[in-house]
Amino acid sequence: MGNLTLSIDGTNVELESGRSFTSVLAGLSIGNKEKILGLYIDGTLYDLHQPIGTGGTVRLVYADTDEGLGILRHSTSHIMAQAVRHLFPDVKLAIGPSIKDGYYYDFDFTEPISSHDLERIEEEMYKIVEEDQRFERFTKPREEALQLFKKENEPYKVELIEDLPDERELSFYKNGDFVDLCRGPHIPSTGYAKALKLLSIAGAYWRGDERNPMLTRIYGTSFFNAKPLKGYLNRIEEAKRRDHRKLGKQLELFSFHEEGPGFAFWLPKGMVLKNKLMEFWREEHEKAGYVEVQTPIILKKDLWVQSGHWENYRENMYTTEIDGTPFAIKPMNCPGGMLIYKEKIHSYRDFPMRVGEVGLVHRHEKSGVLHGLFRVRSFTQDDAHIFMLPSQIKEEIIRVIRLTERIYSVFGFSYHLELSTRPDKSIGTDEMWELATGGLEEALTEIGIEYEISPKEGAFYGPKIDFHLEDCLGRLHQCATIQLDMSFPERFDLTYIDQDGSEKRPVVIHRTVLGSLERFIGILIEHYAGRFPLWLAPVQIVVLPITRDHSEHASFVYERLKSESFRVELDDRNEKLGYKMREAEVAKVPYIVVIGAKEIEASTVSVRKSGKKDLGSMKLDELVSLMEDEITARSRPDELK
RNA sequence: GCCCACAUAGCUCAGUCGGUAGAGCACGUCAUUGGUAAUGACGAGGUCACCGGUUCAAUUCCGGUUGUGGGCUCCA
Repeated sequence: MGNLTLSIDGTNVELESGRSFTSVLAGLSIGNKEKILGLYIDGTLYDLHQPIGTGGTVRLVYADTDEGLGILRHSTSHIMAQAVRHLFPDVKLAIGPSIKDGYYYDFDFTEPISSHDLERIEEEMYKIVEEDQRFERFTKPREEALQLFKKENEPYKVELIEDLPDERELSFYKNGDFVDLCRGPHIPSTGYAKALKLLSIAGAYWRGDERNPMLTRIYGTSFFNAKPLKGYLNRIEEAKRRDHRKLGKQLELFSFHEEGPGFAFWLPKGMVLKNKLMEFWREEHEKAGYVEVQTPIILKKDLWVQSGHWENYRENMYTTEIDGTPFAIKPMNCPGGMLIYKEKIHSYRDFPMRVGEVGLVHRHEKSGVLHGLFRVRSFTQDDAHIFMLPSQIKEEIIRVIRLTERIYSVFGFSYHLELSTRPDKSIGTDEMWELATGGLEEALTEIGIEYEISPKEGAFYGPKIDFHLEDCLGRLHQCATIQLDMSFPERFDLTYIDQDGSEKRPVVIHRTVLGSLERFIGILIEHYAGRFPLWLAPVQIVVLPITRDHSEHASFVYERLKSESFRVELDDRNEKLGYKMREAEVAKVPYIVVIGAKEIEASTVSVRKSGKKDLGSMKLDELVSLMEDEITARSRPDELK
């Protein structure tokens, strides 16, 4: 048995082949040894108890890193499965990976369980943690492993092994009385999982395919100690507090009704948000050289057959009939836009033609996926189609990216980009797809912006670049999308007359910036926690007289503010100041003005900025110009002093 | 669509191990004229989501429907 050489931080350490890293750890002069969970040797991950067979350069994995947390959570999923097995001996095991903020494990229970069972599973888990069981790794030949799981009646494990490549070594991990097929690595022992919490229970199809059996998935999270767990649970609470469905009701922005599942009703205050947002959108698009059109919501089925929607998007479309002829309700604006283009002959000189359409589209979503404003069946898309020469592709895509960046910057979002490639269900030739995908890539490279690739996620008619917005809680939402389309021009026989007098095909970009107005507003509500910037706030200012004696003057102030086009309310109800003040604060009105004897005497108003910032007294004119500046600049609350 | 859970006053929620229900806020009336996050009293308001079944009796138990919530390919 020969010696191996491990290079750790430039120092060489000798290790006998087949021994684990633990055997040399004691002799090493490095700090934080108790936080080491595993190690990479030339890129291969080992846990501490695993026999090591090759030497190389070592990178240690510590507990207080994302990688370390991932290992912990994966191990915690084993602990959960073990606890579940103790309580429900007949359960069959599927898979249990670590995910972004925790882990899950999928089970096939003989009897359904409910969220009430989570508590006792968690108790059982803590027992296992207290026993501080060692995670031990071993391997088995394929046949033996298959026999084992067949004997133990674990059909999902059998299927997993059968799908693994023949040459793959099958590793197992054992802790206490629990053994699971597992690639590893794991924490050295169960005692490392000091802080854990089961979060929810849900159904999940085996391997995510709805044709497969529905399993029961239990979600949980874990940390190395209690403090970050508490922080994580607080973050969940904060997210609940900001939930747009809750705030939307509380602030009277929109509502949903049983009579229209997935269809939002916009209330007067929500309409202000919608309209102000569109006002801003139109300003920016006009500056960027767009014109605007509007096409009908219902169009003949034949059109959707021609566009390919009937074949590729049928299951998401609502249909109807007019005078015996089948019609469909538009799920997208493009076919209508194509008809407008075809209405006259175009010259290459017309290009690029940037044609916007703020269109109401309807898409059938499965009942189970509806979610507030984020996932609806009817939404307003801030669409546009850009008709152009193939040579203008790169330039136009760059312009769209720049426009999107400009609009997003006003809201203070951060975001990342994704390039989605050809899906399985699609129209067009391979050549078109390559050309189109290449065009998008080229634009991204030229602009020097980072992006990820998401394979097979493109639209059926072309590849796309998506903007994923990150809200202040770090959650991602897809909004803007830029899709390059070389199929519709073909299908709709779009042409232009080129310089040499010949007829040619234009290229089309489909793009949105906000994506869905509904979803975007949902994100805004959560991003601002309902405390909107002044330019968007449904009510910008409320005037509070202290007593009835001050009502007349308050009414004068109110009229003046109204004449300056502010969205202002006068609250001269017969209530105490504190009461009305509280109500204005709860309604998150940005400015609160108090009128009493002192203010009437000095011809001033007493101004309070929502969020307890008392600005003191000032002349009404001062307040007007202060607010005007804030609105014109479209300042965000976090930009103000 | 599928799995699990939930549905009680305008809102947020109690409650009934089967005998037709309660609080706070909001709303109305009255009193109070109060200086920066809730003045007090009184009052009105509910076929306990809908449709069936079991029962002397169902808001409660059972089944169905509708809606809502958490999820449904991040490779053992």
